[in-house]
Amino acid sequence: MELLERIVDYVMANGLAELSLRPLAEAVGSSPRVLLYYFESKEALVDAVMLRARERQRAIFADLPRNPASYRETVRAAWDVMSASQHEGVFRLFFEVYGLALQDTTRFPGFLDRAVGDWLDYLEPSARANGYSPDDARAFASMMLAGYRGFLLDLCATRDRARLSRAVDLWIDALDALPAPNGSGDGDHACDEDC
Amino acid sequence: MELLERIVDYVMANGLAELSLRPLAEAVGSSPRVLLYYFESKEALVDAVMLRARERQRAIFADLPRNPASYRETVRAAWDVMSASQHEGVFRLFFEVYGLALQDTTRFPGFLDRAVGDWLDYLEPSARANGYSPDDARAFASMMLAGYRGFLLDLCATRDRARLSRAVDLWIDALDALPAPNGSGDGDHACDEDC
DNA sequence: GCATACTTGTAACGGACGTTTCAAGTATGC
DNA sequence: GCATACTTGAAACGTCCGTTACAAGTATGC
Repeated sequence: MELLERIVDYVMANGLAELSLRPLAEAVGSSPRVLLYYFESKEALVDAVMLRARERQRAIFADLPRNPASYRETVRAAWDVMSASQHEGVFRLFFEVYGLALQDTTRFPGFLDRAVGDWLDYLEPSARANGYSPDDARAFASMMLAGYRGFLLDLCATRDRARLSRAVDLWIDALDALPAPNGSGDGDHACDEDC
Repeated sequence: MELLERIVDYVMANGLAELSLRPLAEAVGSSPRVLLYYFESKEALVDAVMLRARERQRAIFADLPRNPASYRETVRAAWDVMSASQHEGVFRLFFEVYGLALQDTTRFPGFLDRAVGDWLDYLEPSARANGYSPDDARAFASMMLAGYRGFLLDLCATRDRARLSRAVDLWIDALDALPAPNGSGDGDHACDEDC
């Protein structure tokens, strides 16, 4: 339904916190009556928007190279994709909902668990493959996630790509300098592929 | 005014997004009429709450050791203070407002600039003192800020202190392994004091 | 063409919101 | 005691909200 796409665009431009049916309907060329006819209720509409926004977020990461040559290039490529200006709306909405979910735990059930857990599950196998024990791999994935989130949070607020690009480079240097787990690596960087 | 303290407590427990005068008044043992009498308007009341919350946030960091022995201990001490459970409400409110400010740029004027700029200004001198050029120091400070913010964001969502404590340790290891700028250091860690 | 189902516009509902009106209460200074 | 200023309670104002009732419009199958 292309109507939903227009709604998602509007929500990304105007936020969820003060979303209201009448202005939304006018913006997407519809009416409150029709929106409720198709989505049953505002809450169900918001659910549909969140689902669609999540798909958009996943599509961003689908463009990432699968088995890059080096760790260095992986993180750099990930940041270049995430920080692209056309994706800003996705992350801005993500952080807005994150903040709302922190205070109202019943409004977006499971959102926070997924927001962290899904990405840890995504990052953890790479750490495992590079010699980290299960617990250490979880911790390593948590550190990676914290970095990405922190940089994105800053980017959404300041849009200062130049400064953050250098900061990410510094971060990569630090990760690169991290000794391999179990003393099994060459100490040059933490992993060679797929992380 | 102790009334304001009770209001801040209530806002930290219930969030800002759906704050409404009647439930707030009842919770703090007052009335909407009185709240508006003292604060002029809801908007001014929220401003007062934010100002007070900012003071509470600053008070948290005032407890940090001033000139710690090592970088390692500095970051660790900072995390131990920030992650203390009694401070959770401050950061939860911070991230909620951060998210709201991302979507509604007129509602909390200057908040985002301060949320990033103030902390960069706080972190940057340490990086300068350790040999970073002005631009590199800004980037280094940005990386530090991103890490802290990312870890706090995760902590607010999951409260998983054990996992995050290990993640912070890994992060510190990475920072420690970072070669000193300009090749002027010993390569063991990035700085020795006050950063 | 007609019956049927799907879709929409208009207008209103009840409720919550921030704010205001007005009057009563309460302290303070003389 | 009285005038004055500060503080509060009760109730209502106008507005916006999500939602619904109802009727009119429009497509589809026969």
